[in-house]
Amino acid sequence: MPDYQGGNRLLDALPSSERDALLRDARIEHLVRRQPLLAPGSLPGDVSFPISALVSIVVVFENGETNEVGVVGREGFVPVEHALGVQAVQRTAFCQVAGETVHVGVAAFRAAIEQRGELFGLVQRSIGARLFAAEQLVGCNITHSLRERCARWLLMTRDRVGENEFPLTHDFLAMMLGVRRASVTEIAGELQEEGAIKYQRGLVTITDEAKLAQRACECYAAITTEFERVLTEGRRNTNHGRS
Amino acid sequence: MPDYQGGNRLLDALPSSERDALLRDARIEHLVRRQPLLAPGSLPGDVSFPISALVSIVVVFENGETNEVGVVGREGFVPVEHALGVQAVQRTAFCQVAGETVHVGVAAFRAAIEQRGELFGLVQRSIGARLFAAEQLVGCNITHSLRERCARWLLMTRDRVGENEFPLTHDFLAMMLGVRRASVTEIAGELQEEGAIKYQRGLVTITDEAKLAQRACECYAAITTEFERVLTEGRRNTNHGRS
DNA sequence: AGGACGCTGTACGGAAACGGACGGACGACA
DNA sequence: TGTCGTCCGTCCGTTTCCGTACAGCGTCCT
Repeated sequence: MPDYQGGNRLLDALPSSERDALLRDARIEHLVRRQPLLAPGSLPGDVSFPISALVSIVVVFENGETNEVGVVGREGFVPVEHALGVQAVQRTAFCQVAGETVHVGVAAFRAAIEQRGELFGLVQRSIGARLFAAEQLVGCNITHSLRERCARWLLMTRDRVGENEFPLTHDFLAMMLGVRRASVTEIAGELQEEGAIKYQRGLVTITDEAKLAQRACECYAAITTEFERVLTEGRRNTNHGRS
Repeated sequence: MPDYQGGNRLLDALPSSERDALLRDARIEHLVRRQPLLAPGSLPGDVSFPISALVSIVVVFENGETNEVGVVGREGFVPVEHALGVQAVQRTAFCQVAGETVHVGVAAFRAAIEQRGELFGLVQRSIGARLFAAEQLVGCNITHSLRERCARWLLMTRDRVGENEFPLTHDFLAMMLGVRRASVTEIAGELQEEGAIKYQRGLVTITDEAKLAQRACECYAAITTEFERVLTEGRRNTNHGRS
């Protein structure tokens, strides 16, 4: 593939030979906001490595309520099911912030994993981080206030898209956090009042990251640290080849 | 190992030759209530496959609040980190209901995985189910009432220990669900009133499973189904060997 | 028997967030 | 320039669960 210039941290951590092999028949796609990626029962033919796009993984309950349960940006890939040999995806996922992703065919992805090189270890550890994050959020949603979770969400999103400004409506954020739109409006108003963020009709800007981080719960740091650890943990440690 | 008679569903799904190899130097251990298994930063030397024991995985927040974020019984193993090549465990885990587990050394476990037989596929898919469950609980904790979550928890625990009766105090259940002890007492009183369960000083009995299931949220069925699917998905589908 | 401890029941005020609704403001588009 | 749809601010009564406290009751120990 000629036009991949880096951007996905998982891909960028690969030795170039391995990356070239994996990306031979890959292509870059532009995802638009709200574009669906996964639906329950589906089995997509591609594995996506976001570059600038942001993907939300949500659970849709019987009564129609929808909660975000995971988020994947340039630090990961989607769906993990293809790396775990699970035969059907049971979640819903869609593009939350428009941008580019690298699409790799399932066959190529699996073949590359079978090489047991860097990719295998990275993918495995990245799944570990995904699990860690999900578990953290299980506790977070029970223990931390909406205000804390709201700040955490904004920071996590910022990190993944790599921009301090991104499109976001109160309505959407409310859905992600599983709360009322009006509650988000209140909190967002406070955060704006305090100078941490700025709102303008569907566009947020993080104006004071440190201030926002103060208001976020510890889960932000925990999840960030874990992803960092997992992505930078060198090849030395992945003893998955021959023992 | 002479004395493993079956009981862990993961181990029991293995071809006997593979199981024998994995369990050559394994031993059965009895875990007592509250016995710690994992602590943040630790790296246990064994992988445990519960038979009758039940293991809780919890997150401990800075303020000391503790929430259960995962649970492992005879359908799984702990810690998943050893299967994912993650170098340090970041969670706390302990025995919640006393019972037996099969302990396998890390080296033997990794070597067995390297064989790329059934174990590898089962472990991978089981991690998929763990992730699915965690994600489900992220949404559950936001969306569903305490009453629903309480019923769900009791059923999930019942399934994993394989008994309708097990030791449990309101206090402990409150910690697991991340709520007040008094709230649990209220809900438990209702459920008892309705004939779904029975309480006697630290011992619960599920007297009417169907009734309890009615009162549980959909997450119970979702998680149960997913584990079932993943454990019974035949070898035919795990194309992880040579492609 | 007497006490200590652990477990359960209950009560009260308060905080957080809900459900639902209404109105205003901004921007796009005809 | 007017209109319409989207997005944001606010309000009110209600529910759920919290924090805290206290009292009763079983079990075990001495």
